[in-house]
Amino acid sequence: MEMTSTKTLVNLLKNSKAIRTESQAKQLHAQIFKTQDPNSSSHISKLLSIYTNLHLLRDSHNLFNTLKSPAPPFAWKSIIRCFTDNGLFVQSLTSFVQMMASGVYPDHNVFPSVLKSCTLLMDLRFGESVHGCIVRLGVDLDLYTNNALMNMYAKFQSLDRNMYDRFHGCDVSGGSKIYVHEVLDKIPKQYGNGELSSSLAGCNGFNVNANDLIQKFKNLKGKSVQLPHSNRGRQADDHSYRRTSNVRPLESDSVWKVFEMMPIRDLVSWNTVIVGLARNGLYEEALKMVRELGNANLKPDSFTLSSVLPIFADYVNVIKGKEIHGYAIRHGLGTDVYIGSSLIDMYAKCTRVEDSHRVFCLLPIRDAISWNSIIAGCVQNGLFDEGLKFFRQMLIAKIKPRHVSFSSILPACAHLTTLHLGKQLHGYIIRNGFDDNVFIASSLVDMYAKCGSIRLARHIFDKMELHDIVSWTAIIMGSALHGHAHDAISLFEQMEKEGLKPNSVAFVAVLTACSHAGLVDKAWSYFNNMTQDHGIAPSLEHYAAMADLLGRAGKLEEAYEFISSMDVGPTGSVWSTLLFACKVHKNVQLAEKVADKIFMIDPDNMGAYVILSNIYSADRRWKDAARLRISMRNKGMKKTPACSWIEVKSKVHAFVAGDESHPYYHKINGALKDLLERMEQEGYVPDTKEVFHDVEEEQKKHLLYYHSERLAIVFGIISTPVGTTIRVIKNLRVCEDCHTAIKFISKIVDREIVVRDNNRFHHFKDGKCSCGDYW
DNA sequence: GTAGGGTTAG
Repeated sequence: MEMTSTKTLVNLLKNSKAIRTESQAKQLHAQIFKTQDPNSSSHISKLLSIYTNLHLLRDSHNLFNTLKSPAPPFAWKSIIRCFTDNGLFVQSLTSFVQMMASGVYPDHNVFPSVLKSCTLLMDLRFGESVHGCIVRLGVDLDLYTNNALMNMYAKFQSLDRNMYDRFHGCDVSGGSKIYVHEVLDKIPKQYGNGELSSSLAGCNGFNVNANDLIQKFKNLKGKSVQLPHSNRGRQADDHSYRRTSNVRPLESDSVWKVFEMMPIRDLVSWNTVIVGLARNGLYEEALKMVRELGNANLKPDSFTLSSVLPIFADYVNVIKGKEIHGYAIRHGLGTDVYIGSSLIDMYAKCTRVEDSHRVFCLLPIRDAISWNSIIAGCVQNGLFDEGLKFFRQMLIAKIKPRHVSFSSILPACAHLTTLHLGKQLHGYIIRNGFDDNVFIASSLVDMYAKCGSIRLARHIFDKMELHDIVSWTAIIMGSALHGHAHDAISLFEQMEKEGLKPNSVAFVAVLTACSHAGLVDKAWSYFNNMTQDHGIAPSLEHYAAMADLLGRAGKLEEAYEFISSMDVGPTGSVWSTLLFACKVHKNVQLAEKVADKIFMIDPDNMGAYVILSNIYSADRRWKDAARLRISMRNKGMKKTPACSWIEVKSKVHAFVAGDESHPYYHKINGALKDLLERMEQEGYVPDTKEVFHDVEEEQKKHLLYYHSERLAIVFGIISTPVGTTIRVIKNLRVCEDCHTAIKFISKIVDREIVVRDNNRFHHFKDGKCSCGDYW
């Protein structure tokens, strides 16, 4: 900027929009300093508004501090807005109080910012005081102020979860954390305890309890306060939610009261009400408002549509969702980022991931949320590899993952049992300070448990400051999967003692625990407690867990009666658990009866054919077994081959029975033979009763020795350092002989061997298995 | 002054 005349300078100051960059603003600042009175309040105020418009927080703050007391009203309003815009809500409110204390009345320019700060700090008391102030000062006709008020009341309706997350790491702002202790240190001394309220005593029309505010700062001291997040998607029947839920009908009324009193309403007003309704599950009311928009001569915009789409995601109504999609396209909003991520999410929740994918590909701009929507969409639909692929692509596209990305992607690691990837993600989570987020911590607990490390899962669980129903359920289920039934039960009891009401999923977890330990009576008492005391209708999962438990415990007839009396029609898979129990307990007669039930409900249930045929074989009824296998072949069904895999040096090695294709096959074979010799010396006798082929005894043994899990384990032994834990995953259940063999192996090579079959974990150590041979 | 994405379940 060249040497500028006083007149030009003043004009520039007046027309602050002309200053577009930081360097222009700084040059102007310098010129004023050189040529004008550097202490002129009016110049500084105008310059301040230029700085705040450019979102220059530090410069604005410094400039504000150069103002002589009392600061002019205009300067106060600029700095308050600046604090709010930069996420410094406590500072914003502090300045607001200070402004009032210095005798400056707030007006319609400052209330929207102040209300926004109250909203994001979740301070209803303060917000209500501000509302009182608005009414008394007659600002209650202002459109912007009223919109901000409605927004505040709408957000306070879904207070519970937000309050929780406020202290437990939730960040939707992309990292704008406020460290309150930093703020507190900056509050001028004269506004210390007590003095503030007396200095406020003279303020007309404003009634805030300043001591409350000071106390609040003290309570928050040292804590990192983060922005609240949406409460959407919570299931109405989620009992834990109801327990802590603090939905305030009064706030809902307040939204309406404000809306009805408004002399003029614009699209923002309508959108605010619509979002408020949708966020609180009042879907029909929200949609009614959308339909009424037309009567007010308004048209839905991207805000409206992206708020309405989640409704159809929750309703799983893809037809309605598509109508909105069509509307968006017709009105030129088809590629809006916000609508885009809502569409991706809506299609995914309606199990139409291909459509999500299409929307994603057509988006010209993709932000962290669009990426996360497609990642979560894949994972929720069981496309774990796809989800991981998108996650990697996101990193390549230089989009920094956010906290939500991790709670979306970790379940994929959990389902794929890829411990090394899970650990890498955990490292990233710690480095970025996301590890105090409840969602992420719960996902980590689940991931570690499912990847075989119940110890790490428990460690993370114990380190969590506060547990919600999901984290409890994750650790209970994890303990159950690892056969630690008593841990699972005591955790469940501890959870109840802490006042958390178990929901339907938590009962699935505790029943699973009972099932793995054969605790029949305990399970019945939980089942009855659930239906009678908690009023939770048993779902298929509960029935399946009970049926499994009874069957395993040998109470076959009881299981049969139980399944037959189910409220929900039993599925093939529920009957299958009993069929498997019939195999274990060698009840051929009941097995046939159960198999008939399965074939009636689910004629293509391959598992049932296989089990029944094995039951026949074990009973030496080779012809019946053959008959079933032929009918399977005629139906075009193929038995799933048993497969085991192991991660070595971040690489997955998969084996099928008798597999000779692995590059180290000869080494594996040699080691296997050596091992077998030592096992036999220790007393291992192969048990061929589970070899369901009508072949010679020697050949049966040979078939056993090359079961996939043994190949994987031996490969693990020869390719990892002495003492390393071996973790093997198998797609089917471990056979009895392998179970015995692995016990011997664990003792001989002195290693912990963790095997996850399709049902649970087995930890083999010192010749014993954690399942106590009950599985 | 208004908007989109997340964790547990055979």
